Amino acid sequence: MNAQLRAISELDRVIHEPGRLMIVALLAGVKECDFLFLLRETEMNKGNLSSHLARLEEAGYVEIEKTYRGKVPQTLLRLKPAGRTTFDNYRKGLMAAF
Amino acid sequence: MNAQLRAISELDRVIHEPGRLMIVALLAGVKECDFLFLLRETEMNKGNLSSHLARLEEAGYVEIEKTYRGKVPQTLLRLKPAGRTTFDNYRKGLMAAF
DNA sequence: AGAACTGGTTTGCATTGCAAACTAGTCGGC
DNA sequence: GCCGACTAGTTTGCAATGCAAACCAGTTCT
Repeated sequence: MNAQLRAISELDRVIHEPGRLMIVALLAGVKECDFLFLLRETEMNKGNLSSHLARLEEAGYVEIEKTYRGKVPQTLLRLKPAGRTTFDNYRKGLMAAF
Repeated sequence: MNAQLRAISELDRVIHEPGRLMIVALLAGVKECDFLFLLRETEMNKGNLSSHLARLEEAGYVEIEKTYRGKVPQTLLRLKPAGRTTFDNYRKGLMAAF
């Protein structure tokens, strides 16, 4: 197997999914944001966004904090260190492949 | 939605799958090769490779020619024009995103 | 003849991604 | 105070996917 294929085959599958890639790319540039912001930016529906976030949390890539803005619930999202390094490696992998 | 996210969300899903991405990347640089070559290079198993190729054929991206090398069957694969342009666009999309 | 090998395809299953339906709580009108 | 609408998400149900084990047709070995 050559280096290009190796790089492709080693891409992290959790981050590779476009829905989650959008989320992580956004979080990588912002340090913290809420559910509704992601919802608007990614143009996904709520169920979809919710489950992708759950997957990213379970992978240890994002931190989900449930809080309140006044009386309305607000879910805050942050990229964890593991998520950042995995994302960086993902990008390096892409650059190595293309 | 910003340009980065737009680029990610528009990536072709057929090509995005790493197994198929490996196949298409290989075919893009070789003009023609056979099943066994792909099998060795990608390190997939036969069933997996077979079904990814079927998917790429059905998408109109690769051409599958079944022939013989002497008495043993041989399956030849080629990237079709549609596959090449989709792959080119995929790469442009990646570059736009990262 | 038949066991083993080659070159694949098909089958079966567990995992996904997706959106519709649901839930918990808030606000506004009456 | 109660009822309907709204907000902020989660859960459910299902169709599509990826994967490898099992299968199959044909060939070669002995």
